[in-house]
Amino acid sequence: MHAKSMAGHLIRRLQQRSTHVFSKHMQAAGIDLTSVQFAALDAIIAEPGIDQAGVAAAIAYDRATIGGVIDRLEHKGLVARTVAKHDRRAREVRVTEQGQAMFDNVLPIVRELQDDVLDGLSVDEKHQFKRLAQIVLQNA
Amino acid sequence: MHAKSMAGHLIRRLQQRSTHVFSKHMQAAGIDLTSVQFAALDAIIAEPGIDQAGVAAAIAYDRATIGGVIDRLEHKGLVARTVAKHDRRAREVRVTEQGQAMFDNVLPIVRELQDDVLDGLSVDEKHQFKRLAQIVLQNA
DNA sequence: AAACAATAATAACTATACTTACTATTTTAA
DNA sequence: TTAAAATAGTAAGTATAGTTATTATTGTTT
Repeated sequence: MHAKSMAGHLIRRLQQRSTHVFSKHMQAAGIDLTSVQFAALDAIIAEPGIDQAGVAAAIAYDRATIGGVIDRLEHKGLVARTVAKHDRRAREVRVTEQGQAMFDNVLPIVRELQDDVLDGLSVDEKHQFKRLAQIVLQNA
Repeated sequence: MHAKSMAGHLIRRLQQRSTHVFSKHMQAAGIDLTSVQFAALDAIIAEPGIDQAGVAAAIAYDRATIGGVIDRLEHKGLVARTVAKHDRRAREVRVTEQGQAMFDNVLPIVRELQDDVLDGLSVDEKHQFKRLAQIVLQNA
């Protein structure tokens, strides 16, 4: 089997396409937010006051990467960090008003763009694809 | 739809899993090679004397990224660069003896590990997954 | 309580991955 | 044939994505 037809190669190119579709849509809407930053924002809004390790666990990243992502979100004024009272090692993260507004603005665009990520597949095939992906990931 | 069930999120996690499986198998075999470096090596062996832009096109990367990847392959003594006679802008890339030996050593391991990447799926489902991925990518 | 292990975050380091800009060259076109 | 457009590679900058080590703090165990 040639490298180009291997699962790993196909997955890498799908990821490449996925991030490309995301950033294109964001750019078209004049929004400065990466897909990872959106995922982090989503996790922070889902659980206000979550700490960085919690965000990392929620969206399957390591703590070091999430630290950088939250740095950038904080720098943009979208989230705020506070030292946790019950554990001074931890930083509780919450969205700011601006962050919530950004999320509300971006969410419908992100939902819409999902369809483009798997462009070329029928509705049924898109469902199939996601089902298979979820099986693989559950098994991990 | 919640962010975690979106196609983009699933694809990102698959990519994460894929590279993790790759590096785990390489580590187990005591081999220092990333999946991207393997893909580049594969492309260079498939077309000896290919230039860097050719490698980038072959495995769907940008030139800057491939430049760094080939830097590292060269540093490890796996490939060699020469200025092309017909076009002094271009760098022709070829594997060294050591690079060919590395590839011969790694190829069977990489082939074997592909099965692990989609672990949890039946043979039929793995086929289905790859078929759907290829449709999406052809459409891009 | 003191010693120890465990945890949260950060720092430092490596490797992608991409964009824009720049240099050197080559090709195309006026 | 010379000016303009295109191309190959590199540089610089940003953003992941991960590993290992370190610091600060907390929990556990003697």
